[in-house]
Amino acid sequence: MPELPEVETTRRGIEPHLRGNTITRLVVRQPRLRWPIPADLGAALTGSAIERVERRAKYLLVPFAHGTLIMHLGMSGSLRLVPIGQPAEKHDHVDIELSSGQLLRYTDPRRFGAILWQASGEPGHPLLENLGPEPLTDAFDGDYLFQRSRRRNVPVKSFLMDGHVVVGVGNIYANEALFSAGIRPDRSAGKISRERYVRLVDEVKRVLARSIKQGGTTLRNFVGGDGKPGYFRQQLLVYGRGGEACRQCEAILVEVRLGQRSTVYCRRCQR
DNA sequence: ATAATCACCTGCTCGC
DNA sequence: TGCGAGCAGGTGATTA
Repeated sequence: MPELPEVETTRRGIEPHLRGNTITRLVVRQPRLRWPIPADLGAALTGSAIERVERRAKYLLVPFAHGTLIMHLGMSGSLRLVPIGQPAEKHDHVDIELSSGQLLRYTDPRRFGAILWQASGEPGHPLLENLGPEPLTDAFDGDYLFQRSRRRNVPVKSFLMDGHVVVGVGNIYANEALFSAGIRPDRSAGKISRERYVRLVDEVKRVLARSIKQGGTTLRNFVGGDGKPGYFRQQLLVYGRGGEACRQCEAILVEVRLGQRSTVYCRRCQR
């Protein structure tokens, strides 16, 4: 589920319900996520007051004076607020109980996500070091992408999805942005002109911003529990549309695999 | 350093 | 209706 718009939507959704709250208890039913949840996480969190929720790449960060809670939703994770006492279901692995009487519930069927702790004073967390710029900042521009791509021989789609280059561009939005920029996903990253990278950056920013505005592609409601789907899915131009007609020229969209990821594009509109 | 592949897990859809 | 195959929005680790 979560690409950057979903994570940002989650951040905005949960932050008002967390801010000003003290963590009263941590309940871990399943500590085995992508990495084990630290055994002493409860001790670190209990009694701490939450001031804000931040995001870096697709990580959600809750900073405290003595350390930072790091959460990642992986492929299938979600966070939502429910009343304390609400029975947990099959994949509800972690509850963070709050002084408000609600709890933040982490659900993740595939368990590709992570919940970690970074103590203050330690060197930066390895997961957060060496990440590329945020896609919606000025640091991410056509010049930057052009420079980074020189002598790179990977398909431009793989290049765009590399978190060391730029964070937060997952499979859906990489497909969409390349279509809107008119660039074939399998073109070698090092052979694309500066002008075309300027266009690509513009389209990446545009598609991400639009999706955030609409609450992501498939995200379910994190506050209530009555899953509201995101509204962006119906506006996707290529993702999930292999074999269907291009919305721009009517040609049949082709679907291929690129770096193990499903890739859809239009042979006529993308060069 | 770069590129390609593997791995982690569960659930769902598809074809037989 | 059952069953195996293949696939899914991520990304670090491992291999050449």
